[in-house]
Amino acid sequence: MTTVRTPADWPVTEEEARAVQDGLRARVVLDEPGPPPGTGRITGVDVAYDDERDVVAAAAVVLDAATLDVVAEATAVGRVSFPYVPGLLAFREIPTVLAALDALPCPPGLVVCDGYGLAHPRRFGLASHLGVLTGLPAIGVAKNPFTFTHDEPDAPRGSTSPLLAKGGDGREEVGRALRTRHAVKPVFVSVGHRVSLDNACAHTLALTPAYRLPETTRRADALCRRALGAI
DNA sequence: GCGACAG
DNA sequence: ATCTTGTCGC
Repeated sequence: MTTVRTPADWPVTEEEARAVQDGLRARVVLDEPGPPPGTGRITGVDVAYDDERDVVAAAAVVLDAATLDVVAEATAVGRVSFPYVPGLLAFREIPTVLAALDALPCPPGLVVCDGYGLAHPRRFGLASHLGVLTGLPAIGVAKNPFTFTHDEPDAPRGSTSPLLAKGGDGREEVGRALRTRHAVKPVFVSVGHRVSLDNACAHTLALTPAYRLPETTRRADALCRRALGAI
């Protein structure tokens, strides 16, 4: 398990953080379909916190996309680099997540984040940010609708309904509410970087053969908690 | 101005 | 995210 320091040039204020997002947003690539679902490797990343001790632990778990078997995993720990502010989650998680990805013995392939990508106040959520910094295809699968609205998808697994930005003049689809288990609360999928929304949803379905959340995030969640507890 | 708000 | 017991159901 590697230890990381927060970058010296990391934003300190919310204003600085928002400026970073505005500066990087243009680098997001949205015209690539991304790797075909069920092929190659998919890596889940997640983070656990201990604000008391100012410690954060991140995990990256690589799965074989076809079998969902664990191929590799790595963890990293560091200091909390930013407070939790809705819309600025990436600044809290990215330094440690990058370290965990760097510690992997093999290429990550597609990265699945616990949060949003394009579905973000400034269209640059965690999955897009991580994708731009690494160059890797990335998607976001969140457990809550954040500030977006959506109709309830039909009960069958695989049903979807558009995730829409509020207020906005036109119905801008920033992601999709996707039912991964029959009649169970949907997950919220959005594009991060170099992956189409259709493909992001297909990947998410391929990663949820048994539970609501993708195997990638379930595995990464369990690992970063274990890493945090081991400190 | 007030409330809502990924993790 | 995190604090936390039992409990209902496949």
